[in-house]
Amino acid sequence: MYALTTAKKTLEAAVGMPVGSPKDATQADVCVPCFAPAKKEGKNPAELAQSLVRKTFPPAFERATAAGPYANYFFSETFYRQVISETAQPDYGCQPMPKSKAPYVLEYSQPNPGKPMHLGHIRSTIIGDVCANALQHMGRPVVRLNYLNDRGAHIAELITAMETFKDLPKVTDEKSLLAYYVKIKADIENDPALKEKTRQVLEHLKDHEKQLVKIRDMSWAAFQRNYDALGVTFDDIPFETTLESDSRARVQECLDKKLAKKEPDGTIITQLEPETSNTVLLRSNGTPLYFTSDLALADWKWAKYHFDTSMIFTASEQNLHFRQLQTLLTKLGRTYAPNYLHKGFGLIRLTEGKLSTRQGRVVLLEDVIRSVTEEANDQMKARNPDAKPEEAIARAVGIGALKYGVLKVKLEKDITFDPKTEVQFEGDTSAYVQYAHVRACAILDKFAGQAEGPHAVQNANGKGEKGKAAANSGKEKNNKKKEKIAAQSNATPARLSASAMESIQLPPLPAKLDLNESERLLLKKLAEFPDALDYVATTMQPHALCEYALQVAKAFTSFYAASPVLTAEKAGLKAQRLHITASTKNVLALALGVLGINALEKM
RNA sequence: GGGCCCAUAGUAUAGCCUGGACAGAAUGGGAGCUUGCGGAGCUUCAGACCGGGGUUCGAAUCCCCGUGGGCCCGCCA
Repeated sequence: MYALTTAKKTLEAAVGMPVGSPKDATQADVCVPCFAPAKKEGKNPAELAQSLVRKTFPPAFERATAAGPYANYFFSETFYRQVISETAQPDYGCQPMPKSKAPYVLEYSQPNPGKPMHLGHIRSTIIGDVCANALQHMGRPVVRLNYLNDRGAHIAELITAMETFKDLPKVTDEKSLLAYYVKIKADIENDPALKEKTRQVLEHLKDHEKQLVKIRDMSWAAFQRNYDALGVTFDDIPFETTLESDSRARVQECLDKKLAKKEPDGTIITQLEPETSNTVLLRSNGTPLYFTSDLALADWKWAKYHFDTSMIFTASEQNLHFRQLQTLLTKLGRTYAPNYLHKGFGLIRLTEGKLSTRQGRVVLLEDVIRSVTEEANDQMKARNPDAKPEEAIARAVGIGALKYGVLKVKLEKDITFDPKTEVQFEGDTSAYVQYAHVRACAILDKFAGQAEGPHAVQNANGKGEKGKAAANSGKEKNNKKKEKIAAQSNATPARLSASAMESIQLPPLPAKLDLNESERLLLKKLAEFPDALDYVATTMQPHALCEYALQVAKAFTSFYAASPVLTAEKAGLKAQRLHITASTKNVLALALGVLGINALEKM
């Protein structure tokens, strides 16, 4: 058990009351509000608090004071030592396995084959990815699933368009498909013949196998490029047409169990009232719908994975659809129904309105990715004109900012995306968190250089010193640091590789810690990582981890300003702060890792 | 007409599940900070709980009624 959990649980056991965290961290580390317990025992809350703090408390605390109706407790050196040690572990945040070894199946992204991925797909993609990362880091088995519906009406429309509109440019990639889609969507309403043709294609999709495969392959190649850029992966990517699931058998089962009925026109409709409203299972022409295939998909998932929990991430406009699905699964007697869950989130809209592929109002994901990378590159040039720009860093900063901007907003809220201002690099941003990590790395890196001995230091800083000397002779103060940084980043030997950074030997902690306020605040924040991770994994709300990462970064930059590490007055203090720096670097890297954001060592 | 969701400084956002000490950061605005481990930074000032009831010792948080906005309501996905 981690330090914070242990501290709270032992205190709870000692006082026999629920403990809380104070809003203001300077008041107390852990507090016991005495209002309710005092009322229950017919006592005065302030007196109860007084009597509590006179009781003995666990070793994680060093003192207790009563402040009115609150009993306030303060962490001891024992606690801080445990935090320093546990937060440096690469698997910090991992929790013991629960009884069930069944996997969590997370279904997300789900772009439509035949249509390009656009801005709207990013939310599902990265929310699902982050939740999967969080569960995985906690030690849970996870299946990342991307279900691609290539049997829907849009595919039939596309195939019809490809066979009808001979005057449009030849289909060569997924972008050229978009013109066909927009045109058929515009024409189909006023052209019954076209509509009928589309219906025929949908009903006999097997006869159009060649076009179907072409669409699928082109689309997947395009999707894969986006996933590569975003660093998102999947374990299982079922296409509906290749899924061995018979939707019609489910429809028959519903009819047999009186959960569906056939209307005079041939439509088959569910019977779910009064729990929820009804929906169509089979069109009057006998073709299945999205709902029908989702029903089959649920059984397919259960048969293949026997999941602990299945979670599907989509926009909240599909909330009713999934409520209906779960109700039907329950009524069909599927034992897994209570664990077949859906998480809806708000739309990403443009300043000019809702995204709509069929109306051609679409911001392609790859264009967004390119533009944020360019923006990050411009920022790097502006801030650090002399360093040579590095594409990999620009991508990490730009894509990090894009992800963070989307992830930090609570799921229920819509996001209005303004391409000009959406991606930020200052304040509550991924760049701020990445920058804190970079600074921690810089300290450890420099320390390792010093520790290698005088020769090593000379070699390592050779070019850096030259750059510094040149800067000192110059008049412009402001350029000094920039030149120094530029010189450092060009001097490849000056920076340790990631693997070398991992093996840095820190001096042992002193026998007695000497923690100032900034160090205490930082360590307390580091101790909260397992809770933050657990919150994300159990509620599937990644925004809490953005908030947490930001708080750690803030606590670290305050520590950085207030507490010199390498130039600390005493050797013991230096060792203590090196450990705190290393722990912070570890926690920041872990949090960024779960968020799918690259923890850079320089930027 | 019915259902679900949202409403917090100029802008944008956390806290709401599980009520508790002056509502937390950000950005923009004001004032400072660099002989120093990277200024994408630090310190500091001003600025907000949609309206009205109710429950409670105590409500941003729970309940009710409004107002404003979003989404959905059988053959799209």
